[in-house]
Order: sequence, then C-alpha cells, then structure tokens
Amino acid sequence: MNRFPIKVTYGIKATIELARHDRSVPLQAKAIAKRQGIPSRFIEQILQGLKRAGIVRSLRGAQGGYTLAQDPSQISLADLVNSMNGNEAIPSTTNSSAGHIENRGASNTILSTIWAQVQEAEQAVLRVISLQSLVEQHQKLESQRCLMYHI
Amino acid sequence: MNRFPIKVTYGIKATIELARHDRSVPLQAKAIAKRQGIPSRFIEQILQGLKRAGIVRSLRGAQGGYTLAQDPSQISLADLVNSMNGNEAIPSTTNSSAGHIENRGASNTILSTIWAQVQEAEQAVLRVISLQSLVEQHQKLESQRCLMYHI
DNA sequence: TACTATTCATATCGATATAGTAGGAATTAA
DNA sequence: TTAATTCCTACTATATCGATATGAATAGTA
Repeated sequence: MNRFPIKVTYGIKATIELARHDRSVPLQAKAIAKRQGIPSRFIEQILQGLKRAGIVRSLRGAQGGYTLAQDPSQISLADLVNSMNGNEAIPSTTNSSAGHIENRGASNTILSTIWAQVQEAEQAVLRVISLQSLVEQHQKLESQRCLMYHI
Repeated sequence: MNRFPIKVTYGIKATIELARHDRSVPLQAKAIAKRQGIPSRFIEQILQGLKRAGIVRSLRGAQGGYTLAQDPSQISLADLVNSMNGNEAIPSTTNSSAGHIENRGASNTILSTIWAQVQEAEQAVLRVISLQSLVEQHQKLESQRCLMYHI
C-alpha cells in the first residue's frame, strides 16, 4: 500500500490538529507532535514550510505556537500537498507558455503533455477536498471507533 | 516542469521505437539506444523489465533483439508505466480488501483512501492512452517539424 | 532584568531511491 | 566456431527522504 510522502502526511495531520483546536489560541509544535506521534523537531520544519506557504501563522516566544491562517473550509488538500511538495504554487491552469515546451524530440513533447494531464487529474481530486471535510471525516471515524469499544 | 522518472520515459520511448518497427523483425537494444539517445546498457535493463511484464518479447543471440508482445493498440500507457514503477500489476479496481486498511488512527485511514483516489485518477488518464496513439501523435509532430523546415 | 518557552535557521546524517556503469555468462544466427 | 546479442548480477555516484542536532532570535512572565 503506497501513500503520500511522510512529510505531506505529517503536514496534513498537523493542520487537522490545528483545525480541531481553538483558532484564537496558538498550538505548539510539540503538542501537535505528541498528539500525532510525529518527531517534534521534524514537525517544526514542516510547519515552517506551511507558514511560508501562507497556510499557517506563527507566534514566537513563550506561549507561542501555530494557528491556521484561513478557515478550514477555505484550505484544500491541493493547497496543503502543493505547499509541501516543493512545488511552490502550481499554476492551476495558467498554461501561459503553451507550445513553448522546449524539449528536443517529438516523444518528449508528447510525454510532457501527458505528464501535465496526470498532474491535473491529481490536482482535480485534491482540490475538491477541504481541510474542513477531513476534520469531519476524522470526527466520524473516531466516534465509530468509540462505538466499537462498546460492543 | 516535472516529468515521469527517466526510466519510465526511456521505456516508453523504447516501445514507441518498437511499435514503429517491423514487428516480425527484432530490434536491438543498441539500435533503440542510439535512436533515442539512451545509454545502451541502461535500456537493456529496462527492456528486461518490460519483458518480465509481458510487454515485449526477446530473441537472444546474433540477430536477436526485442519485439512488442502485443499490438500497439492493445498496450496502454498504464501498462507501460505500471510495469516500470515496480508496481507489478496494479489491481485496477479489484479492491478486494475494502475496509481492511490496517492503519492505526483515523487520519491514516482517511489519507489512505484519498491516496487511492489520486492513484486511480492517474490510472484513468493513463489507461485511455494507447501506445498506438502515442505513435500517431509522434508521426504527426515529426511531420509538422518537417513542414517548419520548409518555411 | 533574568529566565524560560517557543519559533526560526541551518547543518548534518543514515537510509533508500535514482540513474547509471561494468563484467561476464548464456544463447543463437551465420 | 565466432560474433552478436540478451541476460544476470554487482557496483558506483548522486539525489532525495526522513529525520536529528545545535543554537540564535523572540517574547511572555517572575
């Protein structure tokens, strides 16, 4: 069973924690790490990346921590995944340089186009999933797990 | 501009060469390498993988080489990409073990499901593209390039 | 002010994956 | 028998992944 890169997985988990947390109070990297079982120095790095991407805000110093920069319903999985893939801001459909693919050889041109289609298909899946919906699914699954214990 | 792993790119180029070549006469790895500018020892390895996947057939010895195992119209890009990604035979939609996702934690379960959706979206793009159509596009682009020289 | 908790920045590390290279055994047409 | 070819296995070099390490900068609080 394949999966997202662990860095992406951790980042998403972190934002889920932030979304579940009171947005007016910053949540510390250490707390996120503990709750999700992530090495705390590692999640710090990831959160810094998310900050640069404008997904989260931070407060330094004692009682500092991280908060979401936007409402969970406004953050898509595409936003999260792209911000953590080094792919700074995938230009959705701003294919400004159409036909300007400077590959020598016909097959390179064709394969570039197909790669773009694959990427777009992936983005289409990720764009329609909001952080909000992740949190809701999370809630639902957790409560199901609770019920199981009562059997 | 991202792209397929070079190994996958080379493999696809090799099968395009095979598709353009008389299928009753084997084409040598060395010839493919030369035409597509691929290190010849490397394309050998890749072709062996394609053979194990049943995409190509080989003839050993002098005058040996490779031929396609099926008609180009019957080979999809999904077949090619999957056979070269180590993912031996992705089970298309044989989701026999639905609900058997053995991840601890609700977010892992959710993310596994989403990853599967992303994979399926990619496969859907690749499944509808045949090697035949790649060859046709290739032909078309080459002839366009010819026209350009006449301007 | 001093102390402490936190983010922020940068370097390093081990393991794994990617992109090859190398040597030679096995096979087969001529 | 010879030359050309696939086939098999091992090796190398570089990059990426998944962290860990060290410590500076910042800010709340006693």
